[in-house]
Amino acid sequence: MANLETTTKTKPDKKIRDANATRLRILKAAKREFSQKGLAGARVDTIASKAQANKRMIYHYFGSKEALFLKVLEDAYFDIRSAEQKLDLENLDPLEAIEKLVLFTWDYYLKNPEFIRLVNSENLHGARHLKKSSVIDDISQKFVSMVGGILARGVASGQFRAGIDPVQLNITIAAIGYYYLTNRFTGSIVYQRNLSTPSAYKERLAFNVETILCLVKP
Amino acid sequence: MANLETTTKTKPDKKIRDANATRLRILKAAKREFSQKGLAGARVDTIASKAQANKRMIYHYFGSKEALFLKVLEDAYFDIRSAEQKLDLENLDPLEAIEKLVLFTWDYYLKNPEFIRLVNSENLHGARHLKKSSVIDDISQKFVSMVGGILARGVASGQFRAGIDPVQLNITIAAIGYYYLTNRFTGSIVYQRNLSTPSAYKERLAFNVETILCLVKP
DNA sequence: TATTTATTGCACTATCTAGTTACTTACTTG
DNA sequence: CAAGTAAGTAACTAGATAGTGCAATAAATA
Repeated sequence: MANLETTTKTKPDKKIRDANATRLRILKAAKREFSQKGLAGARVDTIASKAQANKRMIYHYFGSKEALFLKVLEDAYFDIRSAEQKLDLENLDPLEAIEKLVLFTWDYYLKNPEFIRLVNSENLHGARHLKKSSVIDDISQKFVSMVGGILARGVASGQFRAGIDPVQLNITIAAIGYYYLTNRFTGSIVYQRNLSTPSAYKERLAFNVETILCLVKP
Repeated sequence: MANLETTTKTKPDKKIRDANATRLRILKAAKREFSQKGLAGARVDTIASKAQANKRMIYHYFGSKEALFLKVLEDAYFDIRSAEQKLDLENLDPLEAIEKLVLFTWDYYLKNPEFIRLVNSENLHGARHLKKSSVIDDISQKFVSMVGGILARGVASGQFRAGIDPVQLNITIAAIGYYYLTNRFTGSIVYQRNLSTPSAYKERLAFNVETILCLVKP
């Protein structure tokens, strides 16, 4: 009961201002909301509230719901490509490098479930946001040529068979992890087996490693 | 200018009633709308208009937007499983049977783009609609045991190696086609190559067949 | 033919939603 | 420290949006 408009005018917790922190809180909340509900299902008001920011700030910093979505998406791609770069696969034995890539890809998807959901949303819309983006090109190119390099080294050493397209291999490595994780909900019903348990994950990862190794070996 | 409330009261093209036809038109329109825009992005008014039906009919026949979505989804699953049954894989050489399944799966996804989009939408929502469905269980079980049968025959004949889990194999066959097709929009940007051309499709399918054959062979 | 039942249409509501207007408050800089 | 600028707020708008109440009309049935 104290402190309610008393004569001793207490300062109403003077709010500090931090543009960058607010921006980051919005981005974080938006990532959650967009990944959980998709672009159409996401609510700007919810993002604002979860970010503990005023909705006006979203429009101030990002312009529109769709522009915010693009920024979230760009950040997500930037993050996974950065993580891949850090693997330093160029300096590993080709066979180890490929295996490490399969493990990493699975692990990244599992620990960053927002990523695959955001990518799904973007593909639902024919990638029309990412098409307008300039950020993506550079980071992607490095990645593809890196896998190409591993394949070439493996062929030279006789560990891999020749003629494998690095893009198709990349897509396949992504596919076998990505599909399992995005579709494990309907999958658990269709296959009448809980695909979301730790042991199911472990099993799937082992199968994926085997699939890719079978594919690249001579 | 004729016929506008003239004295000769012309019958306003007596509309025939066909409950079943209307139901089907709604389902068809809903399938399109839900697959294109997702559950949240789809508009009930748009479905009604595209079905040339009154919105009231949607609620009369299906109860709610979500119930309509479930019905569309059930029909989609029913359709793909029926098509699979017709392949008659049990009576083929195991190697041919697996190859035919890979070809069929790819072809079905390519020619029925609504299917993968609907499944994506449902997984975005943790399969909460399909969980309530009783239709799915029966048709799925048959399918899994069929692939299990092919694997067993292949192992017995020495064409396949032992110890492959039919569920994991199924998931992988689906994954390498499904992922490519749903994600070809962002994929075309990331890999800087148009993944949606007929020749790109052809290439991918060949790679997929190879991937699965490498995996099952001893 | 009379009565009931199923199908259809219209107009309506209550609520939600992206985006905005007009303002206040804190921080920065000359 | 004055004045301008950047950060933040609240209340609002205009248009959607899922879902309904009720009457009208066609088909089925008695």
